[in-house]
Amino acid sequence: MNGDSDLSPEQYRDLAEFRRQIRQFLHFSEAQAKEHAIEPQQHQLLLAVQGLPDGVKPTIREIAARLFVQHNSAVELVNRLESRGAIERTPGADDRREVWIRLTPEGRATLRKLAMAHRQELERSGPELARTLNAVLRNSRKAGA
Amino acid sequence: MNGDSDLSPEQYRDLAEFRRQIRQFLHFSEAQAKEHAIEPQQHQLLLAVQGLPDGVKPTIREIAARLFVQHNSAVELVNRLESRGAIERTPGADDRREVWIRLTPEGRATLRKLAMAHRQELERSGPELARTLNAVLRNSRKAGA
DNA sequence: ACATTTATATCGTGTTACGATACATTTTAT
DNA sequence: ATAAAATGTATCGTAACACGATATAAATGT
Repeated sequence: MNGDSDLSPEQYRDLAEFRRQIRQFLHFSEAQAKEHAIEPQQHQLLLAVQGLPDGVKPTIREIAARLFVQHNSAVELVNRLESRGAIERTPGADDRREVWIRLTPEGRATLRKLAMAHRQELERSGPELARTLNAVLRNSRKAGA
Repeated sequence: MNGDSDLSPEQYRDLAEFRRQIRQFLHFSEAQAKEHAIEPQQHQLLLAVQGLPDGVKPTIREIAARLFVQHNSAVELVNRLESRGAIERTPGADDRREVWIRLTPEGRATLRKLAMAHRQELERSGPELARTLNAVLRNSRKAGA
């Protein structure tokens, strides 16, 4: 755990392999999204809204925080999703500055197909990803070597 | 495992949480890269080269495959990294069409700092990511509900 | 009532990945 | 040995995307 020590070649390989597997998953995800005629980020937004924990309001700002993007980027995504018919905007009931996002039946159908494909892909690639992550963490602890 | 069945709300939440954690990690990674005055994708390329398995040639094409980008995108990344002084191009010894990529001492120093920061972040967030991934896989198997 | 804060929206800009294309080197077919 | 095909890298123009700056609207505090 010495801040000056370098990592071993094995540690670089583990990190690189971890990132490669993440990229592979994201690459799969982007390809799937495009096959279903939707942009990857738009898919992310649909999933983020549908998978919101109970009691969390589906506002633009909330979604932006969960996507780790600026709020104006989330607005743009919502614009494109709305014109596609995948979501609907509703003014907030309590606070009329807010805009609540809801998936339309079409949006839900698209997301359902994508979610099932992703679940299947994770069944395939998930265990290996978990192993690689464990390798990174394992080597982490015996660092300074 | 019925292909027509929808996912349960819990499964959507697990998937959404998994993606959120991946985005969080990538967000951290991008912020770190920029703090070290390098673009995120350039960092990825450095790690991919340094973490190459033994016996794999560090050519443009190989790197492009590992980054899941087109070869011309890799060429552009290499251009920018070269002008930054982080890598060097060397014509292939056997096949002079190839270009081999090597990290300069500056490139290695930058990567070293980033790799250590990432290792530390994964120590913090990795276990939770592993748990969430397991939740997705667990729920995967008892699907059709 | 008025200033401040909060939430969403719009506009202009820079970066990046991509497709199409070009060029050089190696391999294959004749 | 030479032409044709294949392979590896490079360049150029284009489109998508996120961001900063700015604007508008509603709520809150004094």
